[in-house]
Amino acid sequence: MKIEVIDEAWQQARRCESCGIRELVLFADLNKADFDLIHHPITELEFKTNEYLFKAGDQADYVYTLRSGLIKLVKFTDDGRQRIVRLLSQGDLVGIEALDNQPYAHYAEVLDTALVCRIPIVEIESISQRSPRLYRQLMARWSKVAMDADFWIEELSSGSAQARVVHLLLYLASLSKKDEFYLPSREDMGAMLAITTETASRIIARLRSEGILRVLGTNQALADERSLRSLVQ
Amino acid sequence: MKIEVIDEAWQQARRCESCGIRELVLFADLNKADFDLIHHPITELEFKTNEYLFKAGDQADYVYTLRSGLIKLVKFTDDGRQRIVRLLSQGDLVGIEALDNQPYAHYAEVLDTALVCRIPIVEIESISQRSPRLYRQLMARWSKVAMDADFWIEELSSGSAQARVVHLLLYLASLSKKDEFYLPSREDMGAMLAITTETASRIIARLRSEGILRVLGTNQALADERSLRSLVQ
DNA sequence: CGACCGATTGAAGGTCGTCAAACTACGTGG
DNA sequence: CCACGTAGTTTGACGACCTTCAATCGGTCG
Repeated sequence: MKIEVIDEAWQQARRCESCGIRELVLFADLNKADFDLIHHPITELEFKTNEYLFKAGDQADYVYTLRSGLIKLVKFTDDGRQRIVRLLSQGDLVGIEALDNQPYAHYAEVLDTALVCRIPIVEIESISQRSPRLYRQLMARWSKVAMDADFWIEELSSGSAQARVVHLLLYLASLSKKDEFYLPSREDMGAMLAITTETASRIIARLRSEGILRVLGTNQALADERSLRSLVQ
Repeated sequence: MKIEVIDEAWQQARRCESCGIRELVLFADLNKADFDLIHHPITELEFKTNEYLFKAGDQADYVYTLRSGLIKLVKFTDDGRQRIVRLLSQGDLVGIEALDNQPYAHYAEVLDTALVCRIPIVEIESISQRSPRLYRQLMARWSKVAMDADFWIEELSSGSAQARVVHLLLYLASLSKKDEFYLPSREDMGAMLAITTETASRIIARLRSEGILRVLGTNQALADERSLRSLVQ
């Protein structure tokens, strides 16, 4: 039994070590001894567009490392309207509030096919007490949440509708490794920027007519970032 | 020398133990053994209105537990405008990003006389590795930052100008232990809600004329919370 | 082909920002 | 003690921007 457990840990370590984005994930710099502390399985999962990982209020037993894809965190208001309060991309932790034994605070819906590693909370608690490496990783993740929130408030919730849209496009472009980037539905853009669907649509249409933005397939676009920047500076 | 250090730890423990808001602060449930790990002094400081604790970019060697008072976290935009991205009140950590070895991310200015305990970062790092109690406290603080940010986005950066002002007033009232609460300058209200000073002023004036809000002395007010709530439903 | 969903466009009206002026509170100095 | 200056608040007028409501367009799926 003991041997089996250690063996599992070893398997886990092997898998995590060979992780393609090792340097980005929560377990980035754990060593063999750290992995030995893992007793529950870490599962790799794929969620497709429009699927969700959890909804607000759900009991939070797992935190998810996002290996690839794009996820929106949504708050619903009493009157049914929705507000997107954050976007998560490669390397982010989905459901990080689970670390505080809180139920999930958002509806986490996939915008672009998400590959995640599902990590049981109990593992984090035990390992972080023994590994300064995981402790530092946790601080870094939380710190990024705070910085992302600041950005959301400062750049995406202030200024004119056009400035918000432009900041959002620049942000989405920065998340992408390719030239083209994810272009949200106009409704989602509205929910991110606290503007209406129509206003978002009008601004996108204008940017297209000015040749600054090119809409490709479904939810993909190309932009002249230099021109975009000149619009908000 | 060794004895002196231990003695200092003991002194520190004594002081923290007798802290009037012990249950609220970062070191809430540390025990004697935990305090023995503290080698650098924790200093109690008072900052008066308009003074600041640090500015964005400063090297962050300390985190501050806010014992009483009110602090605004400000981001300055390129064109000199400012956006207030959070308010901190009793029990909050000021400069929490220091835990991630980041320079301070905001200009932290006092709105209402602030009593703080200044804690060297090095202490947190060493203690959190040995004390699950501090670890849990840290998770709770970070988690609150995320929840506060969500609130800021959902309630204070969405909807009509009046709805934002009302949400702000209800929030400020909830922070106060008395009936009267802190009423920010119209300029600060604007910077919190992404509206202009004039719009903030007009809405406050209207609420006063409707008898829902009474302005007392400097930056103090009373409100009929029931009426306020009915305005935003 | 028809139904449906999202995006786009138009027209009208309201909210909010801008610019400017008047007012108030408060502290300083005569 | 009062006059005055300053900084913040209030108020007004006007215009721009954004929302609202509605209609149309375009693509996709049954």
